[in-house]
Amino acid sequence: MTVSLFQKANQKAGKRERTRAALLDSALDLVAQQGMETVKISEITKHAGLANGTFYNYFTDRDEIIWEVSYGIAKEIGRQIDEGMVGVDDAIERVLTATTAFIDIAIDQPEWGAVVISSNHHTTEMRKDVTRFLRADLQLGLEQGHFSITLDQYLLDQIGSIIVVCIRTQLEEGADLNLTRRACDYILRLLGVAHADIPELIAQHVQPTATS
Amino acid sequence: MTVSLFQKANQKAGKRERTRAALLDSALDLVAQQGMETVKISEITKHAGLANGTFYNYFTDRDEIIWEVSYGIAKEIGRQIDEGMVGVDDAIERVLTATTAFIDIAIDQPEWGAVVISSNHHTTEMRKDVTRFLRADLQLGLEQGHFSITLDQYLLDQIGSIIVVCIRTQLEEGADLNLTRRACDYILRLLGVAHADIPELIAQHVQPTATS
Amino acid sequence: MTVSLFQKANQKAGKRERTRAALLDSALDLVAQQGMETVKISEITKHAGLANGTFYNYFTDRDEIIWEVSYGIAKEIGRQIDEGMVGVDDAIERVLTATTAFIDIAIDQPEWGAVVISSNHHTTEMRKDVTRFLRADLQLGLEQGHFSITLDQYLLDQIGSIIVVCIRTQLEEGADLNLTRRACDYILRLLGVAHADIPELIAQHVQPTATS
Amino acid sequence: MTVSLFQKANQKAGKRERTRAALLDSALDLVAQQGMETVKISEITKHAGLANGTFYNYFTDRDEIIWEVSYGIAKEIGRQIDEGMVGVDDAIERVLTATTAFIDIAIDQPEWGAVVISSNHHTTEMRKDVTRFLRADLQLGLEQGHFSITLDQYLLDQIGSIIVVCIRTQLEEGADLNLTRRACDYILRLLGVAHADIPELIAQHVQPTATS
DNA sequence: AATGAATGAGCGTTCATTCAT
DNA sequence: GATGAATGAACGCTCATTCAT
Repeated sequence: MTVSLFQKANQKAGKRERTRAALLDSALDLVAQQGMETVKISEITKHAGLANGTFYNYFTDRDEIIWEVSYGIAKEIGRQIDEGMVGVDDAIERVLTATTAFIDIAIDQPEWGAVVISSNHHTTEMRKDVTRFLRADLQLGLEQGHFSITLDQYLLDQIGSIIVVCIRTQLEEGADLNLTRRACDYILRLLGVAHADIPELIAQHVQPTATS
Repeated sequence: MTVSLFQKANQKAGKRERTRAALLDSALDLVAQQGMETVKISEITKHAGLANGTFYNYFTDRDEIIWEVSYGIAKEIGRQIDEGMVGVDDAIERVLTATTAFIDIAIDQPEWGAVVISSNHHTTEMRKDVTRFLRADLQLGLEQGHFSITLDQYLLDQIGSIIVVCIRTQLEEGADLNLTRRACDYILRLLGVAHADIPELIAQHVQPTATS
Repeated sequence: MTVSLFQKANQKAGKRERTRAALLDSALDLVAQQGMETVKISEITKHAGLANGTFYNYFTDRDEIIWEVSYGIAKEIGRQIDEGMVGVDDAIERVLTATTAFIDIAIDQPEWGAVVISSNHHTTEMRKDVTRFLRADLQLGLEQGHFSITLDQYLLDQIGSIIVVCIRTQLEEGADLNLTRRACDYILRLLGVAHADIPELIAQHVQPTATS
Repeated sequence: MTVSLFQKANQKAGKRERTRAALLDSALDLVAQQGMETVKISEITKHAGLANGTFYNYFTDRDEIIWEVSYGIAKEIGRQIDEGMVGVDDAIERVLTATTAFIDIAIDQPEWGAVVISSNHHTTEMRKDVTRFLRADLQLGLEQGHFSITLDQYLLDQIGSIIVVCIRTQLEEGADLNLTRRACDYILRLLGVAHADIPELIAQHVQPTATS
């Protein structure tokens, strides 16, 4: 299940860009299998079918490529979520749709899920990326009068954390739509949505996806 | 601000126990500074003022001492929380008191907080330790009719995660009772307590502690 | 099957001698299990029920105790062989009896056999010990006109080597009187005894021993 | 007197093969000096003029290189013996020629001799290699009616052991054709060749070699 | 004499990094 | 640009040895 996140984005690029993308994709694969901490540079090059020294033509050290991998994934996930949200105007529906999409993507492509989890623990910057897709929708929800919250990074981190726990549990124990629904439930509770309304909202907007 | 969790507990013990405690305290210190992953055995011994080989008179490998550090902290935190809960019968009050105590302890002793955070990400076992103090109280709350929840490890992980985010934020940005209050708010929301009741419950039970 | 070669020899000795003997017996045991190369000083003391540092009150280093163990065994085997040869006058009978006794002892007490084999490979001195019991008998046989040989250390080494191969094979594949008989056969052939006489000589003098 | 068994065989090979050969030759040298047990990886690389880590680009551990050294020598000796035996049909002549050649080679190149001796003590596998060149000839001798023996590994080990003692003695005390002749004598005696015939057979077939 | 905690030199092993080809 | 052999610092771990008690 090798994913070519970076290659895909550069199919027509020059040789330099293609080699670079190959290294990034290789790193992505390996991070997915073993987490961010243990990936070795020699593994990255070998898995990319390149020689050891080639790495240093493109990156200065391990951290640099790992960071680019994380960032690339965050950007791509954001892109995919946006794709599925055109024309959705209600804040609650947007939050549920985005959350569900995010979880589904992470579980469908465990490589990405693992990176999202790792990143969430380690860098504030990445944490902001992960929650970025929510901020505007929460703002909208406030304006629409749906939520009773203080909107700041702390709240976003709390919600992001609920999502991450949901992903981690499903990566460990297998995909389970019910856990996704409960995560959505918790998020709406956190946002101050009336309990009575929540079940129907979830039933309506958190559907099984058509992923492979 | 070096804390001597293990030394304290063994002040009058023999030489063997004192050296062992010195190693554990040293490891605790270092885990607090850099997280659980990167601590090296040679660092632990050096920071304890001992020779490299001494480590192996007491532990078989890195994992063993790290595990003992985590476990020692979990036990001590549990003890301190229990201390402050005698005579509290209402489940909501118990949850708020325990949560507040937990957060306060972790922030007062940043070494412990750091270990709690590290552990939470890495081992299911530790995660259960961190949330153990909640389980019985949630069960009590269900019986008292306060909560509308499914009580399982997933819920405990989600609540634990809220607490951890609260601790992490305060460790990064400085202690802030308001963030603790908001975490309590989020937890009560998650548990299904009526929104209207929450502010008063928190005002009543989440007080500034008399910690140094 | 712990043997107390050294303790036995010093049963009534003072405390100092008893501790020393305990160390030697412990070393003997361990050499038997793992060969001469890999025995550790800490193992010797632990197995003797003594503290680490005690070793250095009696021996200066590993080599010293190992050498004493080898030498003690050689002496004891010589003693046992002599015991069984009183009153045997014919050189051929003496050679067969001694050879058989040697092999039996080594196989009955595998600790000793292992040491004999190890020693044979490593020190010329020990090799002379192992073959000492033969020299006088070969000289006797020459005088009695039984053998056609050049009697020197080279010959003794060759005969010793036949015995060692016999012991090694039986230690590896289990005791087998037939292999002992064949070793005796080879030795008589080497010594120039007429082929026709050998089977009867062996049948007569190489009997199953009454060992446990 | 450093011999380049492995380098010789690869003089025109690429850099990788040359470094590999350098390590093997270095190991061979050191095994010759100190036996198989005590050679350290750091010694091998240092003696080869290479960095410590280079070893692991070619071998996984000490055993692997030691095994290759032994095997390389066994193969080469086998090759050299075969070279000198074309057209020899009589089993006794073949045995004498091969034995003499084997001993000569081991003594001419003391590194090899030392390895042969070490190997003989330690691995059954190597012992079979050392005696392999004999097995077919003994079978032939049985068919030709020259020998009165039971042909099995035990016999081969005994004969191999005679050869090893001969080599060891000459390595310790200097080359001496007479010792080789006596070893051949012992072997023929062991095989049941009539004593009366032996001196002439040896005089005829065990000649000084034309080695450097 | 006996203890056993502490030591630290020494070895195996890994892996990021360099550089001649 | 790509290669991959070579490097060597860094770390884990062992164990003979010392020494205060």
